[in-house]
Amino acid sequence: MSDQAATLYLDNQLCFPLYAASRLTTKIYAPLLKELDLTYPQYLVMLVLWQHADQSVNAICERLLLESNTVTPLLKRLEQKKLLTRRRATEDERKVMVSLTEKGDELREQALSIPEQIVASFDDGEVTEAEIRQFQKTLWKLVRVLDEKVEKM
Amino acid sequence: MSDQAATLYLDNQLCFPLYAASRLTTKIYAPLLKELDLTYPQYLVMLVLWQHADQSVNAICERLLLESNTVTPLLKRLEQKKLLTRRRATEDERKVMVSLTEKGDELREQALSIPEQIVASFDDGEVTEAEIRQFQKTLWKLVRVLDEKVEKM
DNA sequence: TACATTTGTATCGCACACGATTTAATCATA
DNA sequence: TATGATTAAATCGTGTGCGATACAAATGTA
Repeated sequence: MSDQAATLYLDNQLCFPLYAASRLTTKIYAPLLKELDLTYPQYLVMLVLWQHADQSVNAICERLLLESNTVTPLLKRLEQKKLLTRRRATEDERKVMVSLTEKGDELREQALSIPEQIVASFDDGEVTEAEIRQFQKTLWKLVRVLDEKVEKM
Repeated sequence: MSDQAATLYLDNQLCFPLYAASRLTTKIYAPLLKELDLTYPQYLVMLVLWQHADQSVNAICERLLLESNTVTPLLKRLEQKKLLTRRRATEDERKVMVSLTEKGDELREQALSIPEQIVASFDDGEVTEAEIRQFQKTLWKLVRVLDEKVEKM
């Protein structure tokens, strides 16, 4: 068995566990988000809007590292749920500005308890808090490095 | 600004960077996999089959932590590409056994160089190899913890 | 001022993911 | 050996992601 062959094993990959961890965390969120009638990507959009009330579609895309062809349908569904409104900017008619409705703003209250419930899921004695902190640090570094690479593609 | 409010920021989340890193790595793979005419999930299935030649659908699902309603269509597409065959097991007709075709086996040769090309993308001076090793260790631990939680849901 | 280029958003098509459900085969056990 | 429970895989519907493309508004430039 050559070293090169071994690199084709799932266990040695970095990308597979990233992919798996991402899907699994989404599943952990699902029942909590169901109470807010949100999917995980929809929740991410709301997070962005709760932090910065009035933004262009482009700004949301950049924060979430998503393309407009993904975000536009997301926004339309959230608009249908009356959580936000979309309107063309007057100063630059190419831009579409997204704003929270009162209902969207109020939903924030219900979301406040979610992070701690998620953290409780991650913490189970096997993984220490210090390890998680270091992990998070590397993870963000990785996201920045990868994003830069992808931008240049 | 309360501490609880701050937990709703993207930057403080663990799940968002996991989600972003997963998507970004998939994008990094895309051009390499395009030469093999594979998507990333299809590549994962092939990885599993290159390691264990003859498996049931269920075994593949378990290794990839995916459900049969995701894997079945994947397998059908790979079957259309003549990379594998599916047949009911004779000893238990509920099971569908998946085997590589000669073409599927040969594709492995073309895939051998992919891991090192990916590793090169990750490594850019900012993230050390030791840091990545530790990161990978925690990541796998996390996957196991999360998988266990999700199984119990 | 013409006109090519860039930018911001949206449309379309394809391929996942996954919850809910269905179908068929096997198992368990009375 | 009947039959209810379990298991393996597939089907269906909804919601992402994203490449390719379209289109209109804004910008750059001769």
